[in-house]
Amino acid sequence: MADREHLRLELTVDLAILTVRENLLHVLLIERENEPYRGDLALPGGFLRAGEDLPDAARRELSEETALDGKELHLEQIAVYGAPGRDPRGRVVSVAYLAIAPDLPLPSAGSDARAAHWAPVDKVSGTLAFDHAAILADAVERARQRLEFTTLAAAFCGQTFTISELRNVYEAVWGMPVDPRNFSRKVASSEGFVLPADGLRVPETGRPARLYRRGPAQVLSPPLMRPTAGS
Amino acid sequence: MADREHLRLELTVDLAILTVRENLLHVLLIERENEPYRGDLALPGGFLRAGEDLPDAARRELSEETALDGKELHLEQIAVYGAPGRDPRGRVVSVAYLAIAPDLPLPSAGSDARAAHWAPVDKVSGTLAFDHAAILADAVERARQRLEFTTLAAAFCGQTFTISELRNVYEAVWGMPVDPRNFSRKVASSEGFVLPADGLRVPETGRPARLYRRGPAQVLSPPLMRPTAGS
DNA sequence: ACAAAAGTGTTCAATTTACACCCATGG
DNA sequence: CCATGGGTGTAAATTGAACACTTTTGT
Repeated sequence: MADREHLRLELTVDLAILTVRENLLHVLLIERENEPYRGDLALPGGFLRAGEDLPDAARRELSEETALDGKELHLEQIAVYGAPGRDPRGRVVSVAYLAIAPDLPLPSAGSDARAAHWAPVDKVSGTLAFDHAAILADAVERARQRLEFTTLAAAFCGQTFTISELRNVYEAVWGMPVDPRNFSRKVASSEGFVLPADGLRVPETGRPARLYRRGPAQVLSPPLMRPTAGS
Repeated sequence: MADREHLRLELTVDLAILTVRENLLHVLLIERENEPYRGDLALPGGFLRAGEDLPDAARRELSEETALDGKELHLEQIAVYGAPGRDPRGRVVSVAYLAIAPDLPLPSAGSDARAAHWAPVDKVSGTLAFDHAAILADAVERARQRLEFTTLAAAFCGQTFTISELRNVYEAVWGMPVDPRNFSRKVASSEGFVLPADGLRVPETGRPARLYRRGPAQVLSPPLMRPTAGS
């Protein structure tokens, strides 16, 4: 077994960084400045380095692209994409990660010079490089599911947030309206989902809302189910 | 960019092939005949070949190890494991797949000469090569979840099966008792989960049971929830 | 006073759970 | 006729959806 005949390949880590802006789910895209797909839009990502673990590579790419402290953000592996023809440069396998960010003041303040910007997820299918449209679709579906069964929605919000803001996350990610009154009670009765914080947030019009911060719970039981489309 | 400096690595596909035998969840393990971990138990798997897609590699390994027609079996990607030190031979990244098989007459009738056998999943932790114990744990958790929300349980059964056999799958995978009477009604009222088949199956003692076969449905709505351990 | 959004209460239907009870077979 | 497991019925408890109503602010 001195000379191994099996395949050697390269591995990239690609990120689907999602946020909610103006009541719509957005994804961070970059414009590619190198071939292949030069000038096209793509998910941010890069090659794995020697000695680097996969989550570390994802956090490194995240901080390069967004100047966010990766330790604070939710980061979760989605899947591996390794079809032989997916990258014209050769055999490149991609590990896709889902990241959830609050609405950022500056989307592209990273050290990387590439133009990065937020795009609504339902406006970009078909325009992405490589198989990134499929990766994005899988990431969005994963996020939708995570909102049902975990407290991930709070990761879309800032340090403190109102119940309405949290509900806006659900409505944006699920793409459907959610009853404000039932939602409030479900969240409040979900042990450890949110904790009361000091202060109020004054909306443009109407009664000020109480502020909350993330609670310790990771899983939601019972889950917050979206109406199943299945008949 | 003529000479790329980034990491080149090798990629394996490892399989967690699960079945239910004698009311217990089992996994197919092989005894390693080469270094590293020679003589230890491990999940079956192998290196990705040139021009081969990941699911194809998983199906190839599956047929090599079990002599099962991979087209019939449920096969699903779990995750990628790529920590730098996980394989002493060098940088090897593993894509893990979950496979579900009915209880097979011969566990190791494959073309590969390695000794393969079924082992109960809760008796093998700590005895597996590489990080396969962690992979197996993730696969089992995925299977438990799939039983709640999909019709995957039927993949553990043969062509035809009784409701009791299906319930045994749930009890074995979840590791908890399920009420036979409520279970029957839930399955029967779940559109497309099972379809009636001809004939009866006579148990050792008691009334013969009707036979069913898999229905066309993939998702279960409403889901069959296991009592959450949370709270 | 009015509009708008926050938050609480209440009702009705659907679902889940627990368990009683009958059916069909072998010994 | 009895033990054993298959299968059906039903009532209580829980949960979820819909919506009326009150509270708190800015204008």
